[in-house]
Amino acid sequence: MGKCEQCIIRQLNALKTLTKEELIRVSHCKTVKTIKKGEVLFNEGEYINGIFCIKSGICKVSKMSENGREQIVNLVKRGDLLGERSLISEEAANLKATAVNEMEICFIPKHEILRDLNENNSFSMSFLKEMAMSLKTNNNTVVEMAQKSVKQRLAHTLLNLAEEFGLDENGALSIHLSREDIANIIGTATETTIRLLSEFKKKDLISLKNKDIFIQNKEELRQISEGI
Amino acid sequence: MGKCEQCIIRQLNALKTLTKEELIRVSHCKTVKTIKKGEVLFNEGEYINGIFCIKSGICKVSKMSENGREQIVNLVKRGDLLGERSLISEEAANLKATAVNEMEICFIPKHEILRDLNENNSFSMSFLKEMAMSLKTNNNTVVEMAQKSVKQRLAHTLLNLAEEFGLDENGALSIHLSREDIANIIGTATETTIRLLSEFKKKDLISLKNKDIFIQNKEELRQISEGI
DNA sequence: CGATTGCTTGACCCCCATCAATCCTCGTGG
DNA sequence: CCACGAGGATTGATGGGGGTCAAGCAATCG
Repeated sequence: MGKCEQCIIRQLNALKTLTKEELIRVSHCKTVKTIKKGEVLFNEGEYINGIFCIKSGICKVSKMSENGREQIVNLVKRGDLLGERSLISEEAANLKATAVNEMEICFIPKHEILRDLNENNSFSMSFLKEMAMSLKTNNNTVVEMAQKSVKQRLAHTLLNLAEEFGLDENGALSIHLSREDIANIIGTATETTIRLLSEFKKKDLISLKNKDIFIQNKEELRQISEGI
Repeated sequence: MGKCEQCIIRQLNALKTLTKEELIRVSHCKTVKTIKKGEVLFNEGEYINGIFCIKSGICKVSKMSENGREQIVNLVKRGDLLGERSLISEEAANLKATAVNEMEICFIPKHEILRDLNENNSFSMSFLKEMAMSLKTNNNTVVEMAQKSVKQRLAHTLLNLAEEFGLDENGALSIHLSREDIANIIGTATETTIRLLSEFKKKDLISLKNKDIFIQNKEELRQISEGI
């Protein structure tokens, strides 16, 4: 079992502010898990009783709308924490987390995190900063959803995926999502997403080769996303 | 100048966890302001350098989309804090705050809050909980915006306004918003909002008498908002 | 009492949800 | 090794929701 004190991942999130002793305690009570693609980490309404620290892989965080459609509200990757919100509120999870590809995660039980939050002030400040950041992104997403057309949102999403998850050696988006997942990020029907993707392709803004998406004209996509 | 130690408002938010000495310090550095209807507390991009504690009145928190339309992301009322997010991130404000009616507010400078956050752990925990709560509401708003029709959102908004701000002595919504403001909450055109309001009126779900809105059939509005 | 601002209604049309059919791709078992 | 089935991707047709422009009306204010 790996030692948290020596783990590089913790440098990427609020856990970096834990002291050596705290990290050793975390090491002793954490559990490491491998999650297969498509597996559910937790569901809406479940009590998670801890937080997840993502070592590798990507996971989609979503919520079922009353209309019966899934809305993806976040994509979580290496270095991110997951489940912080529910832990702080001491409530059941409001969201569902599903692995997009194979993941390696550490699970840290609630009592340990709460203890550290109470004792270590730079840890709780660090936590606060992360939540403040999410809050900002979320506010911006609300505006995006409420005010922009589906086409604008798709353009924005493609640029975002490229920026957040990078490109592979061939220049394709390295994150691999189904059309349905993309549609569920944007908040539209799968067919509409497909139609718009092929429209973008026709205009040489992107190209599509066996399941890979290549961004060809970043600048014009940006303009579309901003409604210019 | 009022003393924070004796102020009832602080019981309504995270400030309730401050110690007596901390409150006295806050008292000495805070400023009280009266804000007239329509006045702007702060604008996108401004540095606020502190937080606002709302003593009375209501304020809309909004953001301009690139399309040039205003989206209201929150309504803040008596007892709420405002500006926490920017304070924590130490960034310029991402949002704009405008008084919906006459307001009385206290402004507490950043240095005092940061000091208390660093020294008083139950204060920072309390702060964390409030942010976690906002994060949850915000996630739900994203889903609402992305997945529900304008009609559903209007029904939901009307019920929400009734619940959050209550009814006046006659049973009308006590919060008073222009059609445009309602449209900017829902994320639609003013005309569409008006048309839907009159549709609701025809079906006796609401009634409209000189600028007042009365909810007549809560149950059916709820069903509409959930898409039943 | 004009004038500015907000409210309301009409007409038009495009965006996008929905249903349906076909095609493609890939893993599985015979 | 191939046939087959299942799930994802794609394209077509269709209709309604809602954005937009325009004009008229009500209300509020200096």
